[in-house]
Amino acid sequence: MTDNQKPLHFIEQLVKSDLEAGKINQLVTRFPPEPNGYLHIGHAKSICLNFGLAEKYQGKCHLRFDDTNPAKEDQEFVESIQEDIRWLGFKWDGDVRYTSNYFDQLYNWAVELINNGLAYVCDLSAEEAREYRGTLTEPGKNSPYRDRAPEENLALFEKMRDGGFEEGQCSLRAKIDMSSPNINLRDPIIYRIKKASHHQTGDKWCIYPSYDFAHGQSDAIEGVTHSLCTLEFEDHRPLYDWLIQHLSVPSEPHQTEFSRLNPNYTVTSKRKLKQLVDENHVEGWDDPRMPTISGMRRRGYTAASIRNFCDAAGVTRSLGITDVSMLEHAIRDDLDKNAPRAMCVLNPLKIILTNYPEDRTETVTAPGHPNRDDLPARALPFSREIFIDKDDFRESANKKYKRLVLGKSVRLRNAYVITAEDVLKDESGNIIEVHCRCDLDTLGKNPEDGTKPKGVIHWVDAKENVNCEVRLYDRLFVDEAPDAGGKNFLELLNPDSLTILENCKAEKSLSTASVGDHFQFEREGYFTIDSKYSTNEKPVFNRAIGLRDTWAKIADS
RNA sequence: UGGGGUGUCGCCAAGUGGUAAGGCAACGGGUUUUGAUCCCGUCAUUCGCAGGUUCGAGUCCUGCCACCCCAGCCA
Repeated sequence: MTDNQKPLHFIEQLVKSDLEAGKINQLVTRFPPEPNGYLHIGHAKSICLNFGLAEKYQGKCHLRFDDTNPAKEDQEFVESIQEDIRWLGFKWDGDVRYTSNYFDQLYNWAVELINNGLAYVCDLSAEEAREYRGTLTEPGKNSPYRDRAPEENLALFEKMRDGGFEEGQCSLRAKIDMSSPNINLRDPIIYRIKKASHHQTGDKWCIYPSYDFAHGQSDAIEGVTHSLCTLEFEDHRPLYDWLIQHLSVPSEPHQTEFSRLNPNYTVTSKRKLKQLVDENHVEGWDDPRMPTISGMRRRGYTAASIRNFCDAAGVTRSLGITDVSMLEHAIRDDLDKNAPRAMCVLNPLKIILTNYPEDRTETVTAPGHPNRDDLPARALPFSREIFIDKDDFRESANKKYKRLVLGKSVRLRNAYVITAEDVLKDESGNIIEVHCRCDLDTLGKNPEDGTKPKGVIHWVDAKENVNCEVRLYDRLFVDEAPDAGGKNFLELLNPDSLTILENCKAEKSLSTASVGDHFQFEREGYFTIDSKYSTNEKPVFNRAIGLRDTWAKIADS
């Protein structure tokens, strides 16, 4: 099925019909993160949705930092978020925007509500307000301050703005309905006092609008036509609409909700992600095991694979868990097509080719990619001593094992067929060296005697290679739903999520690899240079994902 | 137990009254100097359950059931 045959998801259908019906002239969406953490895979879905729709329908997508709570936010995050969006391959329309750009207008709208008798300053404490709000099954009761006159409210609100009250002493509330079955409509707090310095506005304000009071109106200011958010905001939509209706806003945006992306074996709650970082269960927000955009980037996932994954996961309103195998497929799919091939021996075992001249090093060439001529071929030094992987040799094995076995032959990838003749062991019986005969007439062709080896293994020259470190990653959690209620996610951490191999041998051509390069190490998986630990002296490669491994299934069974 | 949502293959997901797309996973087989890729094939008489309407229901109606979200001066 090609792209244009793919069925449109419900939001795209809505956009298309709004456009066709002339309800809107141009699509305007926005991605509105609060700068209180790093972006993760869940955000990627929203980014792909908002920016992707705008691209496809010649619309615009704004980046707006929803910065209404200075206590939780930081400039560090406003920067990382921009970097991640750019890396994912999207470009926002115009300048970066901030809800805080609209604080003056928002303030004026609060005054408008007060003047129209639709908002009041409430002196109830947070605890009292909670009591007055009622419960899920019982209606709330009116605040004793609910009937203050507009003039009094105005004066009080000005005093709030001017710093005349302490934090928590009072708040501004919309006057809606304390008995509404929707708790969001029980006189929601729309402005609160926070004597914190703001990363954008400094100390200009000591009162800040709540999410509910800021979001819809900011959308209206920006001419956002489709305000897309996740399902948990569904109950806020009546409030969103109420504010749009009762305020003199320049446009009427509409909110549409879709379900969050929940991959299994991972947590995406910002609180838990932060805890993993703060308590050093991982090395930081960009730890390659983290589901953050920066973590996935560092691990070696590509932007295209993340976009393709989001696309494949779809946009619906149904709840569910998306299998990470879908993400893994997207990564393998992209990297298989685009990553240059290379050889790297993870667990080196020395092979001596007894009949190969000691002083000779020849160069064999290997294609950059099995089916892409545009990727340059590689020159591989080859000499009497080489390394193969320990897993690729056995003294004896059954017929299913298609690698090097004592007395048997195997093809060295891109080079000769060799036959194992002798094994050298140390005192404790560990194999330290294998002596082989090299069939010098098998470069690029099969043996004369018609005995075509059934196995092919990778190798690296023992003299000329790149000594490197390789980091293998496994899922961070052993439980499929570590995020689920009632579980302590920290007890479900996978103790084997990181394996460091310090003495790996990569082919010489990899000495020039740099951050951002992706490779397929043949028969092993997809690797990238680690942006934090790699040095020119000793490169560090992260394994993004292994190759599909049907042998592992056979071997395990 | 108030309100708002969601239930189609192990997972994601089309389906908009005319007789269950597709992807992932899985399982067979073929090609292969990567046990990869690629190719080919198998994989829902049934759509949470029970009734009803209809010539015909995953789609309409009724009643149940399960799960998710909401009682921050967080977003």
